[in-house]
Amino acid sequence: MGRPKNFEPDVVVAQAMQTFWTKGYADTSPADLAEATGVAKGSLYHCFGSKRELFAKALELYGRTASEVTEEFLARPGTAKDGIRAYLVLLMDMDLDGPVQRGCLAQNTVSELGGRDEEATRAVHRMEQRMIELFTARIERGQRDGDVAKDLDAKAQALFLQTTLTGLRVMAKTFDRKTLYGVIDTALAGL
Amino acid sequence: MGRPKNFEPDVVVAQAMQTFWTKGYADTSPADLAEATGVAKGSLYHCFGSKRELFAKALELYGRTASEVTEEFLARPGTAKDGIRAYLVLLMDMDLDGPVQRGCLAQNTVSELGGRDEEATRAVHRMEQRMIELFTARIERGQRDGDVAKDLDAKAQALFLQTTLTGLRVMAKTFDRKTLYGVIDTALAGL
DNA sequence: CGAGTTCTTGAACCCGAGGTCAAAAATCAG
DNA sequence: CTGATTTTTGACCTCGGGTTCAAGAACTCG
Repeated sequence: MGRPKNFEPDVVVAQAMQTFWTKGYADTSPADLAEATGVAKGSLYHCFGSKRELFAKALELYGRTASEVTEEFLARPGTAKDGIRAYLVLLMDMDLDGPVQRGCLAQNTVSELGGRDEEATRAVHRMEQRMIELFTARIERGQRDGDVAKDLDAKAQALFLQTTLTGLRVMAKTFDRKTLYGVIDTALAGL
Repeated sequence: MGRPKNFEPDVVVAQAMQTFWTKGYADTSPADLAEATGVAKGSLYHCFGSKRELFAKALELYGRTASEVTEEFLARPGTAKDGIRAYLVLLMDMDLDGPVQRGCLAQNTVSELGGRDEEATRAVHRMEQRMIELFTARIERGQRDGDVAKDLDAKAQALFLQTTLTGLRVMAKTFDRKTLYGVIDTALAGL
């Protein structure tokens, strides 16, 4: 009973995510969100409570999506090195091909709010941990498949890859494609 | 002639830099700057024109300082690998020992404003280029000193190190010291 | 000392950010 | 249809952000 919602909260969160991603948390106003979602400010507050809570949902969606894409991509056939290279190249291409250099929402968030927003910081940390798990699993699979040295410390390598990826996505805001591809090759030399 | 300034613009810029560094650009208000510098808002505007211009000076100071510290540190005796490791460890310690996780002002800036503020983006790019020059020079010195393989591509390695450093400083917001030290070791394995 | 100049400062200004609300609209049970 | 319930919406409110300004203070020159 009661009047039915005339929007899908999930798609509103997705649209909000895009806006936060592009403009950052502080620079996204309720008016921006209303325009981006096509839902009036009042309705957004009625449904989500506050800008901060909507952001939390957007960040969570981002993490879930990123995790799924990564998992799916790394599951493809081939060697670990080639798979991971292709994944890093894909991310660089996505970053560079967008109309505006927006990087990674998780990193942008920790840059903007890190140290001053417990919850956001922890959410980003969880995403990073998840990425590291996925990289670790992919490297271990490579070891079983025989395309990665058995004595390599998979966890350490995964941690290193996550660091490289983080660095790359920041560098993608100021460097060109060729340079970034070069960094990928250098970083993967040890695999 | 005229009434003399009763503050040193340079130290005000330095204090403003600290504030921007800790809170980010958008979250630093003129009131914050007045409090941090001990100079009334009106005087700040009289002297610097706008928040944005003061920020530009702060960012420039940051770049100059970072460049000097890096140059000085990498000039110390020892092998390239040890020198660079010590430098990365130093930065991690500085990031971790602060009362609040603030990372690198340049990266924070490009995360917050990248793609939407030409001047800031370019300023950060210049700093990154400068860091790469310094790393390159240090590696080439290592090659002359005989502690780095002569066939290593110094420029590519420097680019890679800058990426790693960037990643590390973001990771320093969510990971602990031991983990970060581990990443440093992995990253330097190829040197 | 006054005139001219430059700096200082709090008060005041405008606007937009973030959020609240009252009234209207849409649904369902009886 | 009535009432209970839930959602929608723009109008409205408050507050603080970024900036301007008018008045005064501190200096130099003649």
